[in-house]
Amino acid sequence: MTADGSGRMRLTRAMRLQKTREFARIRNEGRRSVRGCLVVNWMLLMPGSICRVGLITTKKLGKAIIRTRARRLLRETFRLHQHDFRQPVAMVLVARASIIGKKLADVERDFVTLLRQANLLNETK
RNA sequence: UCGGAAGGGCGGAGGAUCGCUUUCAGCGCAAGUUGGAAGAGGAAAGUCCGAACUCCAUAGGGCGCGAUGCCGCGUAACCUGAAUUAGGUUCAGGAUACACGCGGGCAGUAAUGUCGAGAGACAUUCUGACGGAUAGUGCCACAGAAAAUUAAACCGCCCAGCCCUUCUCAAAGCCGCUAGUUACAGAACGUUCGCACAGGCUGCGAGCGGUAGAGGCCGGGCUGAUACUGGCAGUUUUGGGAAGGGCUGGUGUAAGGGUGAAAAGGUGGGGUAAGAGCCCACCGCCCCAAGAGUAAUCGAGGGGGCACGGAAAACCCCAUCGGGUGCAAGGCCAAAUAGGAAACCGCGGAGCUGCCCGCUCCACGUCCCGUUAAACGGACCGGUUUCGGGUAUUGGCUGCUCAGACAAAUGAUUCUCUCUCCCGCUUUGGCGGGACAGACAAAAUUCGGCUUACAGCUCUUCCGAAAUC
RNA sequence: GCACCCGUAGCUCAAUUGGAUAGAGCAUCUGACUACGGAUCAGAAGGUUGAACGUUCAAUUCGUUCCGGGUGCA
Repeated sequence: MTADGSGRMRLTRAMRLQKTREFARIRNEGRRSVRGCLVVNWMLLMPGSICRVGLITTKKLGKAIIRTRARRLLRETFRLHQHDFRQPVAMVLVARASIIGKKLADVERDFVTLLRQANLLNETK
């Protein structure tokens, strides 16, 4: 199934973090790096498990439409790069105020740079 | 054609690829997967109103609290029925709203216009949280005589009395002071006596004494003036008048006091000692009222000389409405923590019968410990009430929806077409290039309203400017 | 989602039931004192009372609507 799903760009509910405990565990015990318009907290998982992601857009960003827009951009970024990881990972993406008004390509560039700094990227691909 | 104001509507369309949420169907033991269908707004926002719905409380009423406040009409979710459907949708009818919308009435006086001498009236636009200030309490700073109810203390005006000052008129006198006494026609001076009343530096008369240095100024006349005569000035007294001031009083007054946001009907005239609705005309106001209108209300006509300042968005009064609570409401299931303390209860009821015994049924907690049984006590258990503890890890389903979540879906990339804007070329038409379809903004139980935000397009009405006919 | 509270000088707070120049402390500035600085003393400046509209003769105060900030719920 993993071979079948590796080519798909799915992002189902099972791939999302939903519990406050999971968020707190990753943010407290995981590693953290910052660049541009986003913050990444991540933890490596056992090989063979599913990559999981959680998104945080605080009220400091602005009103509801701004936060929804930021959340969608982060989610799309993760979805497009979910198969580029060296090994499965659980991460929490936090949007910063500079994400307002940016396009997907800008967010994607920051995200890839972050992953390369963290040495999570599968460069062979 | 352009610009402005008010009101209303719209808020891109179609496709491809990769994805998301819900649901239906198929496959699969299941996780899942394949296909179909549906998937943000006019404000979804603010949470400013009201309603549905929910649970709790509730005989009824009162107090308190909150809200609303001219009149009429209309409107949602909801309920019922029909059509068509898998749920649901559409249509028709009905109900509620003291949310709100529309129309009308009245008021305000801001603007404009018309009429009028003026006060003011009328029309249009605009504005109005539009019951009561005559239920009561309190407030109206400063200024001002007075800021609120039989207005009148003060100034002022008027009248009367008394006093004072000034001016003026009339009459009657007088003409610097002191000393002195020769002379003057009629004098001035002193003194004595008598008479008069205004009682005095008084006037008149008579007597005596006695003088030329003084006789208001100017003019006239005479030989000659102190003396006669004319004028002027001063002064005294008396009387009259005028003005001013002071005091006292008024069954006089409220016109005036220029201060204030606001001053006790207004304008004009008459009237009066001065004044005043005191009287008159007009305007305004109050009361009654034929009649008109569903009603608010308007009102022909009549009466009243006029009382009733503002503010209730101060407290408040009146009328009406509202029990509280809010989907984190509420219901169900499961788990975690705790499984504590105190008090009370754990025995009767029904049928058969007139009653008792007895029998049957429901029920009498366990029957563990002490005691022979009942019964009692203890332990555990159950129930109720009160108290205490836990809730920085509770979760799921439901409520909940042909959008329907609970770390929260409705997205990303791209193509075509129009819309708008900018730049360049062009006489116009048009062509080419660029600007992210470009504003405000994302459902969270439902519905109706209000308010706020908003690029651009468009419709209606009105106003202004320009051009043409 | 629902319910509720607060905005005054740079900061922390006042301002009686509406009445006029919105006050105090700290901070700032100027001067004095000192060789210099601190402390002290004297003086000055600094406010669209969150915004708009309304009620009133008059609004920090009363009413409505927005803006900003904050609190609670099981």
